[in-house]
Amino acid sequence: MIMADDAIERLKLGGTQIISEAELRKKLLEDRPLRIKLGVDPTAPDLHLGHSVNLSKLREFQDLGHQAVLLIGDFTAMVGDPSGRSSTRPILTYDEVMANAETYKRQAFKILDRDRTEIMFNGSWFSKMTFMEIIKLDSRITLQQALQREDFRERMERSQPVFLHELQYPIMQGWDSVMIRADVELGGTDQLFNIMVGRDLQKAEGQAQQVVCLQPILEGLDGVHKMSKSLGNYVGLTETPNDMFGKLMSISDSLMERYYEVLLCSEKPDTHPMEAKKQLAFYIVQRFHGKAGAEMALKNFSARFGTRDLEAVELPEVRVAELGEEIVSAVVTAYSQGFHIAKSRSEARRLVEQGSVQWRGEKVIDPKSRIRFAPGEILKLDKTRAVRLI
RNA sequence: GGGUAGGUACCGAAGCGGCCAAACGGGGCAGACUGUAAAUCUGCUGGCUUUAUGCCUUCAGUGGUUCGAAUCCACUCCUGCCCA
Repeated sequence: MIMADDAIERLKLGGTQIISEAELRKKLLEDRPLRIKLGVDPTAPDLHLGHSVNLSKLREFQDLGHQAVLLIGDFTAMVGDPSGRSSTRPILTYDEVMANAETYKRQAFKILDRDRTEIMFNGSWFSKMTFMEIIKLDSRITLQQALQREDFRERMERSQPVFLHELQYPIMQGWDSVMIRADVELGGTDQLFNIMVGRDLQKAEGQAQQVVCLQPILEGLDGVHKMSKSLGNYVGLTETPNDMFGKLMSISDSLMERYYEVLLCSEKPDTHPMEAKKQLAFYIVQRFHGKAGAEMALKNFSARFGTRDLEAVELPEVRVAELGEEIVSAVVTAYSQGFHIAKSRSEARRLVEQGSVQWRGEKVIDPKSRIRFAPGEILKLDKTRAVRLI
């Protein structure tokens, strides 16, 4: 009993909401590995810190001896889900979905315990369903229930389309829980409705109902929208220590407190905000790159922005021969080779004109400048980016 | 099926024959100031170049009218709302 209570206290850290604790306690006392479901969308294969919130919670369950079930929504991805604004998501082929699922797994296992993880694909049941079975399933949910979902309601009010098959998604997700025989389903707070549908369907099938376990939705680097790849406000799990560290240092102070709570499950220390932020960045980088990686990133950061000693900083390298002499094309090349950022010549020209580009510590303002670049020197592209010439 | 309002750049939204690569707002980017924070200020924000009242591609799609179309006409596709 005490063990179960301890477990629940631990699982509640980081702003996690459990519905209901009493039910979870009961399940924990059954003294068997529970089946903990996490649904995964294989459309975007790059995982970021936002995904890590759920994954870390799943890992905690694993550490308590439970079984993780990663449910890959391959079927859904192949149907294409246009929900959420006008952005029509791409419809993926089977091969693409499988490739994405592989990448997903590789990244997820940076957090999860492989030995306690089971992977399932919902295509394995949905692709075999008959129309009759689908209709029967649909008959369990009313339109009114489906429309309780906030984003549907909002779109109705704003006179935006809500497609019928979108109403189907919660039902499908719920059916996944039935097929998995989930004891607990993890998800973001926006998943409440979908997970509740799972409970309804499990009940209708005579199964024990899953406990709902909701994590906060992590805001992206902008501090406003949720972290997502398409908004570009994310920190990817496979990013280099330096990139991770740098991105985390750029967040606002108020967002930092949020990250402490959600990502580290702790309180912001009572130090200078910048010190606190360095600690935050350090812990997070350490989680994915180990202590050595975090220390290296911290050192780099301090050299770069503390003492402003670019010479001591690890920078992407670009060959002098590739740059040419013309400043604008050099900037384009440096961005694409050093940072994989495609800039048009017009854009590069603007950056030059606006004083963003520096050579040997001097601003190069004239886009017509020709420079004889030399190895060992540093070309500064903007406040945070520079390349070393070789 | 009928009626009606619409579809403009990343988003919202003006423009309704030439002065439109397209007002304005948001967002984004860059610079100054800083702690790669916030706030503030400034500039930029389709592409290319010989930087020019220059060229190219863009205002759902396809054709047409015109010296000239985001703007007019025809058809097509897509969406909202009202009615059935």
